[in-house]
Amino acid sequence: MSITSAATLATLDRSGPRRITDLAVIEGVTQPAMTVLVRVMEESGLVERRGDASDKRVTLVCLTKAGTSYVQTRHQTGVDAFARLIDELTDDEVEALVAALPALAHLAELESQDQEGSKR
Amino acid sequence: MSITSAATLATLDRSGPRRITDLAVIEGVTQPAMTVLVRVMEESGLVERRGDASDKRVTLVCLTKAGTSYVQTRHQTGVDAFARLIDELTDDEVEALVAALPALAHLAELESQDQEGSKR
DNA sequence: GAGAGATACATAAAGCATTCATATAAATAT
DNA sequence: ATATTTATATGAATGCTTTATGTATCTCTC
Repeated sequence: MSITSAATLATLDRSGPRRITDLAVIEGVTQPAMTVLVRVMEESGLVERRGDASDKRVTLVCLTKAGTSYVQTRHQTGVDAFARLIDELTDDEVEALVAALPALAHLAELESQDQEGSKR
Repeated sequence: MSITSAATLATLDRSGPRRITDLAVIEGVTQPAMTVLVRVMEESGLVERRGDASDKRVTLVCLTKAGTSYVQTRHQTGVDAFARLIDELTDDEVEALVAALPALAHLAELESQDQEGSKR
């Protein structure tokens, strides 16, 4: 399971079914790489490919139940690990972090837009 | 320049000359991968290999001037990019971030120890 | 001191993820 | 109707990494 595969599954979990070309742009890889990646994950049962009635060229990539379960399990694992780290902080430290969450979220948003910009 | 190469250069910048096996452990790759990586970077002029008088088996990997310059340029690029993001925050947001820096640093430290633990 | 076992690193082959090049089909523009 | 663009598939090449293995050196035990 490569980084790009995992990221692609997370993207699908977040945003729902996407075209292969969309996913390639979002994940910063070439279209053929995404085509192969999707095929491998389809064979693993994590995603399925569907056509698009409005455009016969398009393949829509959708998470399967197994795929969704996989993503959510991984996400929960990350959340749990983070919680364990947070548990080791002092109350003051936690408070400061909580107070900084809006700023951190804003930073993440700005960074995300930056990445989109630089890909265009 | 792979992620592992860049990370290895940063490690050398931070910690000084290291053995190939140390670097492999630190960067989470196998020893042969690190051997090859170091050779490639040596050929690029970014590192040099030195023996160790106390143990003839050992190769110590050291940054060259060009390597140091490369690492510091990349670091500054990252700092500049981050500063541009910070410039887009409100004063309140910046304040909250500054107040949270000790907590963030502590988190990073804990996470770093976690990673070391899981590699052993 | 000799030999066994462990350690450090080099080298080759294999595997995996990705890009580049190209082809086919469908959609859009002229 | 034709030219151009878009969406995706496929094959070949490339780069990074792991696995397997070999050589040299060091350390420990007898």
